[in-house]
Amino acid sequence: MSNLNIYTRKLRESGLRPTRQRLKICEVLFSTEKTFHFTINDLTKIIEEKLSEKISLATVYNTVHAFKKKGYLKEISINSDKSYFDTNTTEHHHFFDEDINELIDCSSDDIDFVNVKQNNTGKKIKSIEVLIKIATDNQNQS
Amino acid sequence: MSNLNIYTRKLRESGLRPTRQRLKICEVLFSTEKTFHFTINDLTKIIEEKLSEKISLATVYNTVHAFKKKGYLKEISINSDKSYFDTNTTEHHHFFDEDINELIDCSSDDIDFVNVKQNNTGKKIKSIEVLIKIATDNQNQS
DNA sequence: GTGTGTGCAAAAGGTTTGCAAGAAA
DNA sequence: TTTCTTGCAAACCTTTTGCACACAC
Repeated sequence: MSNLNIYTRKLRESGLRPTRQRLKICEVLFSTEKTFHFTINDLTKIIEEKLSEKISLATVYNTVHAFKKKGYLKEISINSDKSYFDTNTTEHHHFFDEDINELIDCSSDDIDFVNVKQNNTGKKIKSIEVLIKIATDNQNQS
Repeated sequence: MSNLNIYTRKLRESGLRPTRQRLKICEVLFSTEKTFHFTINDLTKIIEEKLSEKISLATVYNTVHAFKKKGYLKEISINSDKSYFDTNTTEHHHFFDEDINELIDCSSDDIDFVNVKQNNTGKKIKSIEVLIKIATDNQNQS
């Protein structure tokens, strides 16, 4: 993993010390081209399994929130018991498969641009998120 | 509150026994024209304050979920520690004010219809939800 | 009477916090 | 050596569950 240098530099640039734990988490999250959706729990398990190394829950929470604050991760709104994060921080939307509790990215072929015609709230729009919940037909509505 | 008869009938029609607690909750939720957004916690507090009566948390959870299953309430996806419910069960979207953690309905004047152009998931679309997060300009992004 | 609903307290998740020990600068 | 980070356990909050009692029918 010669990406280590890149992660080290990026972390330093962001004012985050490149600790062993943070570099491991970077490897898991950013060493693939693929978009990656996860919960904190998922991430902790993947670290344990793939890297056969345990990072404390508190540290994983810390790091994920630090990365989110720096804009390297996006948190996704799903009505659920847990928080989902996304390594794809560009403006895009999601399908959520209720059968298996899994997120799928929408491409621009899937959904038209969402146009906010007016905003009378007097506040600034921070984000626009579309969530399309799907399930097999015989399933009860969530 | 002569709505009591209406609620009693509606509950019975839905196969729910019109208990004292359920009727109280109906009063709080449905005796106003206004759309009503709430968390379970909000609702419990409102019942205590307005009706000076305590309904056990478990019962409030039970009832809200029963009402949701019957289609009298809608659950809204907000990235948060708690679940939000909406007495407006028609297809509509929301602004979420991050400054005060409050939901505001979008009208059809605010946002264009969201068009899903294709759905390759092979599953049925259960719902489409748009959440527009807003905040005062100097606020940090969530 | 029978079956459903309620309420309490305990349990169960997910997430956060306090603090002492450890690592980076 | 100073500051930031980690890790553990405890705390916290929301939500769910088990069970005895009460209520609706």
